[in-house]
Amino acid sequence: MRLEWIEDILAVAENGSFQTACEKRNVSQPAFSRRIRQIEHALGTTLFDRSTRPARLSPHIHDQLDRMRDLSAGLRDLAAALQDSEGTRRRRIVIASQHAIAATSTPEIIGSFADLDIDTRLRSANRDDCLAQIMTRRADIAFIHDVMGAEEIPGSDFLEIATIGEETLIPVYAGDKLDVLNEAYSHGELPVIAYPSDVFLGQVQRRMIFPRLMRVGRVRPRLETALTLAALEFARTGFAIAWIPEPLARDEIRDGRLVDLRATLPAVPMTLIAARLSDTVTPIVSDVWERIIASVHSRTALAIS
Amino acid sequence: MRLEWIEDILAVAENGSFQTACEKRNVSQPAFSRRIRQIEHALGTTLFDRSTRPARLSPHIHDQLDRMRDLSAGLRDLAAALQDSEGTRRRRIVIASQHAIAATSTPEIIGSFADLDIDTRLRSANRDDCLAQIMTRRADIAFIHDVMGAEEIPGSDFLEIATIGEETLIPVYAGDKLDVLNEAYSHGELPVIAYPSDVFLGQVQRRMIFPRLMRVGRVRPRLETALTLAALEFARTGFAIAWIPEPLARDEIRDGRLVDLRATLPAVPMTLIAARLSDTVTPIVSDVWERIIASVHSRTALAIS
DNA sequence: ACATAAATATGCATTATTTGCATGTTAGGC
DNA sequence: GCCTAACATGCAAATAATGCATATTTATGT
Repeated sequence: MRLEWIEDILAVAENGSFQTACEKRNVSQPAFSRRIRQIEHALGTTLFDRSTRPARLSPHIHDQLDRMRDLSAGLRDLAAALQDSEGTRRRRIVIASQHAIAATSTPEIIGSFADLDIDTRLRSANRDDCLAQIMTRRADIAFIHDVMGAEEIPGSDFLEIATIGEETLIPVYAGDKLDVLNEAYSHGELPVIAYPSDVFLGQVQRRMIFPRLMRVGRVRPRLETALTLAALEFARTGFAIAWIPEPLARDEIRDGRLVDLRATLPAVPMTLIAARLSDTVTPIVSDVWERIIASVHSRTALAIS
Repeated sequence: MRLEWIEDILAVAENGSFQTACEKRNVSQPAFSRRIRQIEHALGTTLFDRSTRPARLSPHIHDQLDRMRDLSAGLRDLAAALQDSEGTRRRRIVIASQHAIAATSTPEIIGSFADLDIDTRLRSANRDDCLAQIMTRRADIAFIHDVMGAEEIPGSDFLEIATIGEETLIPVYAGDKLDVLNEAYSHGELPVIAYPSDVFLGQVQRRMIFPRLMRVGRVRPRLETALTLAALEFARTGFAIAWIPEPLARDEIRDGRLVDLRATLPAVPMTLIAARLSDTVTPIVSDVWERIIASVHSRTALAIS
């Protein structure tokens, strides 16, 4: 098992084909094809379904993508840590951000302390993993979503928590396929993309969205994925309704490619939370934390004026 | 970065020399020597100090051993998970055991449910990591040490906890080097192996052992390591006094290679704790849990009779 | 149905990497 | 100083991986 293997698999999963993946990996197509074959042979499993073009991820591999991203980041961090000799203690901070937030607000938040010249590592994981990385000191600050009425954040006795923003989870669907949706709706059916019940957004769906949906029509989960970006893609193609943090869908709603269905279907306001351990606060983490809090205040001031 | 690299490094760290590591890795000594060189070159760092024989871990690498063990286990788990096709849901359980416990009581505890024919994965980590693996559902049951008067177990609101045994942390030293120790002691000095302050045993030392030691003599930490097995090794060579869970040193005390210094220096009784998440209890975890509890009771009964 | 393009696989020769055996060098103990 | 154990290096052979050229197959448009 090698970091290279993981990166090869992720490259195909994220680029959608062997062809584009091999370009990204700077390997010729035949060598890449053979590489994937060799990895499959070494692991004793089929990673991709080649009966279609482009090849598709085998269904059982999909569930392991987050784990692979996590391990890949861990291996890179290990290499960096091993290279850090005793004498070169770098100014570094590790941020663990929920996937959906990593694609929306995190870049801007990180920008608020970029001038501090701190080596910043961003890890994208699901909510539980972000918190675990804080608890185990593998990350310094986490960005996660929270919802009113949800369970208390696990481990919150040991964490310092700050609210740094708001994002609404909104229902979206393809702008040019509304007739399909209305057809289903006229049969009393609502095709939806479900998030898995063991991730936060899945729990939000099951507690706060689906019960309210049932008053509108019969909820028909057509797909389950933990990836908001994948859910967004399926909504865009008119496959089913997806609940997406609003900033992620903003551009496509503006373009008309997606329609915001908030007028009809339930949306959930979420707060954006920053978390860090209460104890062992290093100067670097303190500096960054202050900056993050300050950036919330300055953004709030701008919104008012 | 490869799993193989991590395993090579760990093999040297745990076996104490290139020579024994290469045997364990089924590679000839020259090839292994070259391999470590190549890994060092690829990583851009010196992993081992070869100016002594046997070679010794470079100090800055030592801090990364736990991380390497964790990643190594994660990579093996990933390979296994990838191989698990959708149709072959295996009966599996993951146990996260504190390093010191993994070497003492865990094999016997696992033996108590071996007949259940459950694919059991054992991961050895430091105490915080064991708990984190439970919190993040990467492990089902954790075995950790606890001490009277210590801080509450982190996350215990979410955990079901059971006391399953007792192990005493005892001071030991080389049986044939007592004159060296007495010499130091006559100068009012006690050379000790310290555990790092960020691991549980280090905290126990600093709170419950060193304050009491100071009434006896001046504590001189000669080495710091998180590995009880390494501490045991240094005690055996007469380098300094080490505090070791008693079962780990039992054989060598019986042999006379080590001396149990409890009569003079403080020992700390620890309890052996099993922990699991309170919610989402699967039948497999329940079965195993019951077995573990039952095995405590049957062991207690034997001790009485 | 046919043609075309895109995507993946295979043959072949070349290059790169890794290995074990034999041997050299050096630390550590007596 | 001598001897042994432990790590390093030379050499040749074996194994692994690559790119180019070509083959095969899916998907799409006409």
